[in-house]
Amino acid sequence: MRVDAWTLLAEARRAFPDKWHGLTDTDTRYRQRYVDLWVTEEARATFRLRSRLISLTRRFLEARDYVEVETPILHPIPGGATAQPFVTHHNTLDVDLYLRVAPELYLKRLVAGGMERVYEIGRVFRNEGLSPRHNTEFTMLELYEAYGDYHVHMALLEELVAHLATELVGGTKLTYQERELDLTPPWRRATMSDLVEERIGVRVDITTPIDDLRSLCDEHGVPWKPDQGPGKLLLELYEKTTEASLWDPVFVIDYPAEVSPLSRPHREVQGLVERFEAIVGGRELCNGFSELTDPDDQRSRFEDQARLKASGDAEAMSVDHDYLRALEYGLPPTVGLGVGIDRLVMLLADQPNIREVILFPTLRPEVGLE
RNA sequence: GCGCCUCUAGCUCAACGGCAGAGCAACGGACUCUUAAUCCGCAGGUUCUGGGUUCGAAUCCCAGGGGGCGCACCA
Repeated sequence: MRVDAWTLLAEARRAFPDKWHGLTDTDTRYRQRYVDLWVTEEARATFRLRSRLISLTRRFLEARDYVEVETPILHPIPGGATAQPFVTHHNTLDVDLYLRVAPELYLKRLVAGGMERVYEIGRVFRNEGLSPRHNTEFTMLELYEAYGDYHVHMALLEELVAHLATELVGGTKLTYQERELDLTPPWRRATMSDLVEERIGVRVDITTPIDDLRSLCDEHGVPWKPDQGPGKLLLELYEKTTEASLWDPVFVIDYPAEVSPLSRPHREVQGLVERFEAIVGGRELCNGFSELTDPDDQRSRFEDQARLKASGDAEAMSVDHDYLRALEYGLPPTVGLGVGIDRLVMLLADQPNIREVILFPTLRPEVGLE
């Protein structure tokens, strides 16, 4: 080798980690991603996969005539999900604003305005606990389609996930955390009641007397409160006894209306709504439903939520009068779906922790760094 | 918020009540052989912090801090 000339492009004033062992301290990896990306090939691969996944998702939806939109992140009224929002303040307007917990209500305003297929991929913020599956801010894909019902979006979602798996990991049969997982459509559809029955061996549904539900909760160590109705108890039973035991993809369908303030009533069963969640690898991947389009029904559901909020439920929604006004102009039958992009990336990148798929995850601020 | 585990050189780790060490990286030199590993040399520490026990603490105890996992909350 013969050097004719050389120029110093950048100076490394700090020593890099061990070339062979790399970084094992996850705290350092997450705080100093600029070092992690240098030394951890797996991290580079994960974030490349994430980028491709989002790109493929856009192309998939655009091929189906979905239009990408951007809606406000600062909301005057938090809504669209039952979750605690962050509060901030606008100085000039002198009003409190909330970081969005979901884009849902704005996207449905757009459908009411004649945009029949819309989607948004964006950050939402929830002021709640952190875990290997929860980050304070995370990326949600939400999409809405006029003239469809929840069956339409179940089919779309399983097709999207199968497409992404094929493109990104070479097929729909994969291994997640050393366990086989088959994403090949069609996925099973099963009602919440049926799944709980399979698990605990007792038939429960929305008509089960509340005392029976309460004693079942006691029997399975599920805490309950006197003000919780049968729908809430059914959901609690499902979540505590059944959800984590589901592994291969399943659409859990037909949720209690009581816990679904934005969903359309079930076409056949009183007290239920046409809602579904996809559980994959024991984890919720998406949440969707035929949308509630009746402004009177929506108003009374909002009022129920507002009562919960007044009695101390920090996650309950408020009445959004402008949204009700939009419904009064007429929202066609519509289906909507929200997908946790981070969790989808975890699944396809075979990562067990959400922090592995977010470049700069939320951490306690570092002290003593000056 | 509660419980369990964890924190030693830039990084990966040892020392587990008796003088804080190694490998890699860095730095100086030799070598001109790329796909972790050449050789010689040199340097590197508030053992997370503060107390306590002890003749003696990285090691045992208490409190605090950071992180991980579980529970709770949630997606």
